[in-house]
Amino acid sequence: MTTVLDRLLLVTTLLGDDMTGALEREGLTTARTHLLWQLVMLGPSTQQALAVALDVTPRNVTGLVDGLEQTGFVTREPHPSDRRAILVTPTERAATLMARMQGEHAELSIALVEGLSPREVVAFEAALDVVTANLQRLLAEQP
Amino acid sequence: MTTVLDRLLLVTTLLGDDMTGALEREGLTTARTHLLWQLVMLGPSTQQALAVALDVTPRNVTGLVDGLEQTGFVTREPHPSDRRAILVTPTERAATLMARMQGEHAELSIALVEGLSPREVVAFEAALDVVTANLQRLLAEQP
DNA sequence: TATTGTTATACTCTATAACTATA
DNA sequence: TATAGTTATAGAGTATAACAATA
Repeated sequence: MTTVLDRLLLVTTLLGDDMTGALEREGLTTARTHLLWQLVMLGPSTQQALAVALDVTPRNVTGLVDGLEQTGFVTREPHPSDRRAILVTPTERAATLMARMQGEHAELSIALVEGLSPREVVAFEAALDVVTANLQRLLAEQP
Repeated sequence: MTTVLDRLLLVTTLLGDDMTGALEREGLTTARTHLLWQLVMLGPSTQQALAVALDVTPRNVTGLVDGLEQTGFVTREPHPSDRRAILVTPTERAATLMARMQGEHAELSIALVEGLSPREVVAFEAALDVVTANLQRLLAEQP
C-alpha cells in the first residue's frame, strides 16, 4: 500500500533531482546556493554571520566561499571597521541569477498544481500544513 | 505568499532531518541505507547489480560496501559460479534493523496524517499524485 | 574481447582542533 | 581574553580512468 509518506518521499526525490540538475547547469551546488540565497537576503555578510545563518561550522563556510569565489559568484571584501573580518559580497552575476531563480521558482509553483482546481489547491495546502505540524511535533519530541 | 512548492520544500527538509537523525543513531547514513534496502529486497547481490539498482558507479558501491562491512551490516561472500564476482549479503543485524525500520515507517505514515479525516487523506493522496505526475513530466521535458 | 571489482586520483560537503591576527 | 578566519586533519559520498583477474 502506498501511503502519504511514500508519496512525499517520492516527491522529495523528484524535487531534489530537479533542483540539483538546474543548479548544475549554472555551475552551482545546493550547499553553495543556500549560502548565496542567504547572502542575497542578508546583504554582504561576515563568514561568521553566514555560519550562524546556515547552521554550519565557520570552517565549512570558508570552503563554500572559496568555491563561490573561484566560480565568480562572490567576492571577499575587507570589513570597513574590523580588520579580522571579511564581507562576503555577491557579484552582479550572482544577483542576476538569484533573481532569475526566484522567477523560475514561482513558475514551478504554478506548474506543480496544474490540473488541480483552486479549491483543491487550498485543501492541499491545508493538508500539507497539518502534516508539517505533525512532523515538527514528532521531531521536537525526541531529537 | 507561501506556495505549495514552499510547503513541499519545508516538508522535504523536515523529513530529511528526521531520517538522517534516526539513521545516525543506528550507525547508518542515507547512502548506505539505500544500498541495504535494495539488498534486502533483491537478496544477496553482486556489486555490479547494486550499482545498477542504485544508479551509481561500481566504484561508489565498493566504498559503500566497505563501510557497511566494517560496521557489521553486510558480508562479502564468494559468488558460487563466477570467481570474479562477490555476493554482498546482509547480516542478521541488518535484516532485523530493516524490518524494524519498516515498522517505524508504517507508524510514521499514520502519525503524519493525524488530524486529517479519512476523506481528507484520500484527497491529499490524490493531490500528491497529481503533483508527482506534473513533476515527472517537467523532468522528462528537459533533463 | 568483455565483465567484475579494485587501486589511483580528484572534488564536494561536513566536522573538530589548533593557530594567527585582530579586538 | 574573546572573536574571525584559516590551516591541518579526517570521514563520507560521488565521479572518471587505469588495471588485474576471470569469463
